[in-house]
Amino acid sequence: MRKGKNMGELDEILEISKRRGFFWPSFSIYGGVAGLNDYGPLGSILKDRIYHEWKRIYSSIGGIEIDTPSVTPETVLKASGHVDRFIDLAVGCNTCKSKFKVESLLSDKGVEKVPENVEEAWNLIKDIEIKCPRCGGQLGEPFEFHLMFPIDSNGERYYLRPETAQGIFVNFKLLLNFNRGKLPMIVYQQGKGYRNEISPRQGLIRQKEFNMGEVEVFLDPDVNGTFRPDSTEKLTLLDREGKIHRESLVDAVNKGIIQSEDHAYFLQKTFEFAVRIGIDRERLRFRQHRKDELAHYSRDCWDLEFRIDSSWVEVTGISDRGTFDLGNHQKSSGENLAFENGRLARVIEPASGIDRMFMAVLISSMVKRENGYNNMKLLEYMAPYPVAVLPLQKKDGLSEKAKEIFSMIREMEPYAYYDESGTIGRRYARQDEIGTPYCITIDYDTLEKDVVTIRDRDSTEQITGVPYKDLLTHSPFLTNPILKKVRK
RNA sequence: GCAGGUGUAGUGUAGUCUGGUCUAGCACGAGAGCCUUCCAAGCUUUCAACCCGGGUCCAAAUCCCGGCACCUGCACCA
Repeated sequence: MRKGKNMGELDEILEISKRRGFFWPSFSIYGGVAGLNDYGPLGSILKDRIYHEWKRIYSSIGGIEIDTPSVTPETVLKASGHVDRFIDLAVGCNTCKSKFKVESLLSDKGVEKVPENVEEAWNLIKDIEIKCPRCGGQLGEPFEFHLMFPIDSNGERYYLRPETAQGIFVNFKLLLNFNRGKLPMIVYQQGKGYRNEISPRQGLIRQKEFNMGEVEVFLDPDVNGTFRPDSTEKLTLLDREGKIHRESLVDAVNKGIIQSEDHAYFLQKTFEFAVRIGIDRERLRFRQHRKDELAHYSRDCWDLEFRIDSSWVEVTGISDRGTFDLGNHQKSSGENLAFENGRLARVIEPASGIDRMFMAVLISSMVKRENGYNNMKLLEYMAPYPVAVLPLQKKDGLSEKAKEIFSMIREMEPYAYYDESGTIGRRYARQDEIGTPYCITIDYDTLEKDVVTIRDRDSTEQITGVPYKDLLTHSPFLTNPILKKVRK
């Protein structure tokens, strides 16, 4: 495969993904829609494996899962603050056509007021005589810019949820009951979120519809250190003042870089998750939000960021939402959402962008061999196809024997893959590019002695003479000690 | 959303300036077959594209207009 010159990591991943079936732009036969992408056959499997590992991590510390609708009534998102905060008033310059947020223009003039509607914004702009900050031209009439997708049905207004979190908050009472009234309570939800991005770009990085994995950790607000980090691995931490620290999470708490032990613990869990699915730890850092960039519901937030080429992309935000959401829903619904005696639980929220994690996994795994071919070094439990069965050649009954063995292997590993086309080298290369960790080759020894050859993806080394019946005694397939032997 | 650039098979590209020999070339890929006792080898053969819609013209991949998408920068990213 020839490559265009100066292809960035991102371009390269987009190219491989489309060609090999990880993901591609949606609706492309109609010209495509920016910010919407399809997962292909391999991507769908890999995405599932990412979710699977994520659930394992949070269920292993007692988390429980729920699944709530995307379509959300306006009252819920009004209470959560999204209806007011996710609609921006914007204004355009008549001369240079630049667009600005009214809110930021006002705050530049020292007016810390968020106008309620178009009229109020228009009057303020005229009163203060705000001009275009770029060219000094006359500003036009303000307009609303919706960052949520509205749905109107039978006179009722709904929105597609901008985060899955609200589905957890509104279920707090039922969940707490399920949890037999006890805190801490960890609830997680996977699902789609929707944001009307102004300029979606870069494949899966900024989309209008995206996969999220959100965890809401409910804590007693008066108890610190329900969860404590214990990792001594040094990580890169960029605090809100822009200062870079190289500290373990344990030390970061001791030195006050991270203000809460519970918060730090979920930074640790987040990092664990990222590394567990195969993201390169050297490309990760935590960055604390500045006060002025915090979301309306957040009082402190650390993002896990992943480096692509030379820029950093948020893959998970670990936010301290305090009692913001439960408080608002309690007020708005009239329901008592306290866990005891009128006290509201404090919430820590690790919210992962699964699509971005997915990209990070692919980018971390992609390596170029000396011969110029690609190798996708996915961890073996992450690879879409854990194993491929390949006859050395088609003739002399090798094909028939291989199919026979393949059907046995597929009994316990349904995602096993069979390929007999062309030459063996080409088939190895094909499997390398999609990250299949092991190939089982059926050769002439198989016909005579019922033994196969196992070939390891990363080293390309093989062990010969493995009785194939031994491969069939271990389920799940990848725990087979025979496979470990070839991988040192 | 703004400015600039770009849009040709599954992928990467040639051709576009200077309209006609382009029934659109090449490479990779994919399929069928041959060969081959282990790393995209070789041979035969097949598949598959001018982003969409208008216009100009005898004639449009090529020129013009509109739309859509992508890239880079700015803004946005709650």
